[in-house]
Amino acid sequence: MEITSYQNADRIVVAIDCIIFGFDKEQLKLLLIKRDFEPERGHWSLMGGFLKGCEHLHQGAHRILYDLTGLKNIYLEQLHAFGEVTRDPVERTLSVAHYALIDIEAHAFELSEDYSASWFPIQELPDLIFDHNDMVKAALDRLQYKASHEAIGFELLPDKFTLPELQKLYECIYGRPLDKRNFRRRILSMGVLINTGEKEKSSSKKGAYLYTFDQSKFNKLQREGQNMDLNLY
Amino acid sequence: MEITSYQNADRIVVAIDCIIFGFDKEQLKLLLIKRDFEPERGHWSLMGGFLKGCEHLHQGAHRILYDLTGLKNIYLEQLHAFGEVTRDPVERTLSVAHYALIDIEAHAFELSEDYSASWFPIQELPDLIFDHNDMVKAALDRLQYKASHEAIGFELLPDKFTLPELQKLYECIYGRPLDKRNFRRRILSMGVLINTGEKEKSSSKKGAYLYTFDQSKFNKLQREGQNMDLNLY
DNA sequence: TAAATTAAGTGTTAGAATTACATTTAAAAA
DNA sequence: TTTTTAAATGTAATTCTAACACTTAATTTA
Repeated sequence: MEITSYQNADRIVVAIDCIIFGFDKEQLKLLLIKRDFEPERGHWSLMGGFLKGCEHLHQGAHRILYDLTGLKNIYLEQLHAFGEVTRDPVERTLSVAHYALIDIEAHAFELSEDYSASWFPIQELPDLIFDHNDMVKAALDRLQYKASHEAIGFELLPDKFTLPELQKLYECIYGRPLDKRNFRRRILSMGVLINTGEKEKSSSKKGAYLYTFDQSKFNKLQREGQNMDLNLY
Repeated sequence: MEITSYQNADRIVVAIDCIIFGFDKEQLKLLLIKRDFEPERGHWSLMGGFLKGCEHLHQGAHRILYDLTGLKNIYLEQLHAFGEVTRDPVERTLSVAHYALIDIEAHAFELSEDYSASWFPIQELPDLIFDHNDMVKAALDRLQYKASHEAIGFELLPDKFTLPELQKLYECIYGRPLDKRNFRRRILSMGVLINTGEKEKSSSKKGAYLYTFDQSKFNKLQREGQNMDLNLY
C-alpha cells in the first residue's frame, strides 16, 4: 500500500476517454468529436472528460457518454490507464481509457449538437489528438480479443439480428472474411443464440431468421468457466 | 477529449499498487508488506505508493518496486485502475495496479527491513487491506491468461532453468498438474528455448538439461503475430 | 404463371491438433 | 553390480479445424 504520506502526495487531474464502437450493419465505426476549444481546436478527438472526486471510474465514463449521446446502460469496459507525463500539453493528466459498444441504428440517438460528433468507419479514421490514436489501437486489439473469446459484440447489434448480420459484424471486427458455414456452426454451438422463428426479409427474398442473444445462458456458461473461444483472430 | 475546463477539474491522489509474483522452484508466491502506519496498521497489504506529478505510470511502479526490493529492470505490467470512491478511508484515491514477476532465488535481494515484507504462497494469502484482494484475484487471472498465450513466466525463473522447473512453474500458475510429455512437446515447439547442453543435477541423479529463453526469437515471433498459445487454463 | 434472381441455409472430408498413456535412460548411491 | 531416482522419449485414438459447392425459399420479372 501507499508508503508515502498522504499530505505529500501530488494530486493529479484524472481524465476519462471513451472509445465508442458502433455498428450499422455495414461497417464498424468510431464516434469522434471535433474539438471547439484549445488546445488542438478543430482536431478530432475521442470523447472525454475529467473524473470527479466523488465519482467511481465507471460512473464517470457513463456520465461522459451520457452527456454526449444521451444514452444510458451502454456496454462499457475499462481499457487501460495512459500515463505519459506530457500526454496533455495543458497540464499533466492521467487518462483512464474505456471502450463502449453501441448499436448505431437501433438506438438512433441524438448526437449532442454541441460537440459536432460523427461516426467514422474504422478503416478511415482521421488523425487524433494527444495519445488517442494509441488508445484506439489498444481498444481494437481488445475488442478483437474479447470477440474471439467471449460472446461480446451482441452489444453492437439490435436485440434481434440475423446470422448474416452477426457474421458481417465479426468480419468487420477482424477485418477479414469468414467462412459462412464454419461461422454459423461455431457461433450456434456456443448455445447462446435463440432462433425466434421470425424472419427478416429486407436483405433477401428468402429472408433470414432473427436470433436473440440468451444473456442468462451466457452468464451461466461463463460462471461455469466454459470455454467460449470462437478461435478467430 | 476533455470537455470540462481544466480549472474546474478535481485533482486526485493516484496510487500505484504492485502485485509481486515470485517463484522459488516450489511455489508461486506473493510479496506482501505489513503496514506500520494508519489506517490498517498491522495488516497485510500490497506494496504501493503515490504517483508523482512528474512521473510516468510505469516509472512510478518501478520506483516503488525499487524502494522496497532494491530491484531494477523487473518485468512489470499495468493491470487495471481501481476507482472505487471509498476504497481508501483516508482520502479518495485512484489506484493503478501493476503486477511484477520476480525470480525469488536468483535475485536473492534484500527485502528492505523497514517494511517487514514477506513472501506468501499464493494458496495461503492473508486477508489484505482495502481492495487489494480484488487486485490479487485480477492479477492471477491475468497471469494465467498471459502464460497461456505468450511466453511469459520465464521472468519468474533464473536465466538457466530446466524443463521440469518450468513445468512446475506452469503447474503452480494453473493450480493443476500437467502431462510431462505434452508440456515438453508444446513448450519446445514454440521454438524459443535453447538447450545449453549443461545439466543441473541437484534434483536428480540423471540431471536435467538447462535451457535459456531466446528473447530475440520470441520478439521476432511476436512481431510476426505468431500464435504462441500453450492452450492451458 | 413460369423463369430468373437473390441471399439463406446446409454436410462432408482431409488434414491438423490434442489428448492419454508407459517404457527406457543416465547417473549416482548403496 | 544392483538399486534408485527423476529425466527423457513416441504413438495411436480422438477431436477439432479448414476448405469447399449445392439446394432452398421467396420475390421479381418476363
